Amino acid sequence: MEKESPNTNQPLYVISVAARLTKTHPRTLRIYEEFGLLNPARTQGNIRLYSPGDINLVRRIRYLTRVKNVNLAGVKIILEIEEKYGIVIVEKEF
DNA sequence: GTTCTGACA
DNA sequence: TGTCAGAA
Repeated sequence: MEKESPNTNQPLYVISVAARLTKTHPRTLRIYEEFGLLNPARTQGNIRLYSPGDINLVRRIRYLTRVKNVNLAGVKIILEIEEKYGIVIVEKEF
């Protein structure tokens, strides 16, 4: 069969681009990473590179925080549950 | 110009 | 969350 994840894991965007794509400030993206919500790849020079999958994840986080008023701790729990049980609690409904 | 980290209002 | 400083 076909590969399910094409380039969704390809690190492509630096933080400024990722910020524009998700309408988020670079600061916020860093905070997400500090919370363990995100793990973007790094270049040799330690520059963050966000993949399309990362971008999608950021949008889901924004949906939870902005629309559902969930704080980052709550988002973390939800994402952990998704991984643990292999389910999707948060769709990209925004 | 752009990114990184830590600190702070 | 946003802004600033100092360094790379």
